[in-house]
Amino acid sequence: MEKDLEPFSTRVRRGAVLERNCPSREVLKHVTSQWGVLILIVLEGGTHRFSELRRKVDGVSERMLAQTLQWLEGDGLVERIAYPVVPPHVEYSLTPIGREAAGHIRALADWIEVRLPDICDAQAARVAA
Amino acid sequence: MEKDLEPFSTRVRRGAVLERNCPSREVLKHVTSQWGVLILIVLEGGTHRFSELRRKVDGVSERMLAQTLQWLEGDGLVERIAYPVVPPHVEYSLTPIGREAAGHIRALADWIEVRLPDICDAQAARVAA
DNA sequence: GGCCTTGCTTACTATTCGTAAGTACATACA
DNA sequence: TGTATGTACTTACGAATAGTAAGCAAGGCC
Repeated sequence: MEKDLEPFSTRVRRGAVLERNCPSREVLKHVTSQWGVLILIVLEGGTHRFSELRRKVDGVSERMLAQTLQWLEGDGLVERIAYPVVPPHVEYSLTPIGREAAGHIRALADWIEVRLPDICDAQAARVAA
Repeated sequence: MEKDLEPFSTRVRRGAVLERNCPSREVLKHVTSQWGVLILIVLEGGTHRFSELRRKVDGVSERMLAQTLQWLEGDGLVERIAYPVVPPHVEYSLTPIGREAAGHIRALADWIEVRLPDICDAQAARVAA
């Protein structure tokens, strides 16, 4: 029985992220991408315009911001509303499932910030050794 | 006041992942990296040898497995024990903080697997529109 | 001697990413 | 009237990163 011939529903039901072709791998990639993480955290704080996100997510390029927002929109985690005005006005916000995802991501980010001293100690200890 | 001159401790205390030079960004990058996520999930299930990880984390190359394990070890999340035998025998396991990180990651992965049908529906709806 | 094993490392290539510039208007200001 | 500014992107191109495949060390087995 080859993996590729296995019915979609089976893979979904089993929910096997560890498997190469599992569709959850893609979603995981979008959500945990370098900028996806930060965008979700910011959007958890409310609706933002493109340029507001660009300013808040320090270091993101317009290219990657646009691309990552398209991924997240494609996965149904982010909603995009464009007002047909000039100059353009576009608002991004989280969908209900987007809010769930953002909750998990923020929990992880918060944890890292809390544990950062421990992690830095570990890094320093390794350098010393 | 320039960001780069701001004392390290201040940035740490504030724990600002959104800032470009915050050290938590690096850790976040390692933990949420494509293979970091899956490695943490597997290691949560217990100690594994290099080749066992390679088999369980479907699709990872030896190059990226080694590199990601080194990141996680450097951050103090993974412990590496090498037995001086031939052929080599190396065991990887989670440290206490590694176990905490893995818990958050697995919560996210589990959530994605549960929500995958909804996400796929959202994707399909967009394609139709 | 030749081959097998494990846990890497090292070249080389493919993919992705960051940087900078361009676009289409409208408004502000000189 | 002309120039500058702001928005939300897209596009080209060089740089960084990831994937592929091969190599390596050193002992055991036949």
